[in-house]
Amino acid sequence: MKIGELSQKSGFSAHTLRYYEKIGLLPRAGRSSGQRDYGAETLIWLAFIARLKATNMPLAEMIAYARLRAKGAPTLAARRDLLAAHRKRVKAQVALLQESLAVLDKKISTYAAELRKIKTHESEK
Amino acid sequence: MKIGELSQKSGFSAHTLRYYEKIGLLPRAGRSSGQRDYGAETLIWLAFIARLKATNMPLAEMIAYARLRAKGAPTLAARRDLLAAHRKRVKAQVALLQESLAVLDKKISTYAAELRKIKTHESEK
DNA sequence: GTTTGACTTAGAGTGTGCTCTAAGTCCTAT
DNA sequence: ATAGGACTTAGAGCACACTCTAAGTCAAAC
Repeated sequence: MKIGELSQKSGFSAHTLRYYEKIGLLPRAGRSSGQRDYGAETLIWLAFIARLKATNMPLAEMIAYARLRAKGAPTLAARRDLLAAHRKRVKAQVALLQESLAVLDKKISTYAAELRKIKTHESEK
Repeated sequence: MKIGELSQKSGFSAHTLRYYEKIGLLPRAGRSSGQRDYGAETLIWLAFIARLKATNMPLAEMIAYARLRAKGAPTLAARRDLLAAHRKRVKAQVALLQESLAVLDKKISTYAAELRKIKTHESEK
C-alpha cells in the first residue's frame, strides 16, 4: 500500500508518516519505483504507536522502543521493562486526573450553589 | 510577598509567574517600589491554575476563565459551563488512558509469556 | 555605605511534535 | 500522450508553553 492509503487507514497524515520514518519510529519503507510501499504490519505497528501517543509517551521513548523491537528476541526483557515503567507513569497520571476531577466537581457544585442563591434573591425582589 | 517567595510557595518559577502576568493569566500585581507584591489569594489562584494545568487545559482557556473571573458574579454561569465542558474532556481522557492501560497490560503479559518460554528452552539445553 | 542577591524590562531562544513549502517526478485514466 | 493527482526530497515554519538573557535597579545584611 502507498503512503496515501496508509495515511487514511492509520489516521496519521502522510507528512507525519514520512517524519516518523525520518526520526526512526517507522522502519525505512521499501520503495517501488521511488514510492514507499507498506505492508499490513505497518498498520498494526502504527496502531500501537497511537496507543503510546495517547498515553503521552514522548517520541524519543517510542523510538527507543522501536529500536529494541528491531533487534528482536534478545531485547524482550528490555521492552517489557520499558513498557512497565511507562504503565506506572500512566497509572500515576490517571490518579492525578481523578484527583483533579474531584476538585473540578467541587468547584462546579460551588458555582451551582451560588447560582441558586442569586436566583432566590432575584425572585425575592 | 515578593515574586521569589510566591515562586517557592506555588512551585512556579519567577520567570513563569511574570509570563503568566504578561499573558493575562495572573492579574497585574501591585508594585511596591517597582517590585511585584502579592497577597495570599494569589497562591490560591495559582493552586487552581496548577489543577487546570494538570488536566491539560490550554493556557488560552485558562486565560478566558481568568477574564470571566475578573468580571465577577455576572459570569458565574459562564465559568460553570467552561469548567463543566472541561470536566467532560478530562473524563474522556481518563477513559482513554484506562483503555490504553489495558492494552499495555496485555502487551506486558505477552512479553512475560514469551520470556518464560525462552527460559524453558534454555533450561532444556 | 557597600556588597550581594533579588528584583525589573523587553525580547530572544528552546524543545516537542508536527505541518507545510518548493520544485520536481511518477502513475492512472481518458 | 497528456492532464491531474499522488508521490518524492530537503528543509523551513508553526503552536505551545515556557525558559533564559542582557542590562540595569533595588533592598537587606554587614
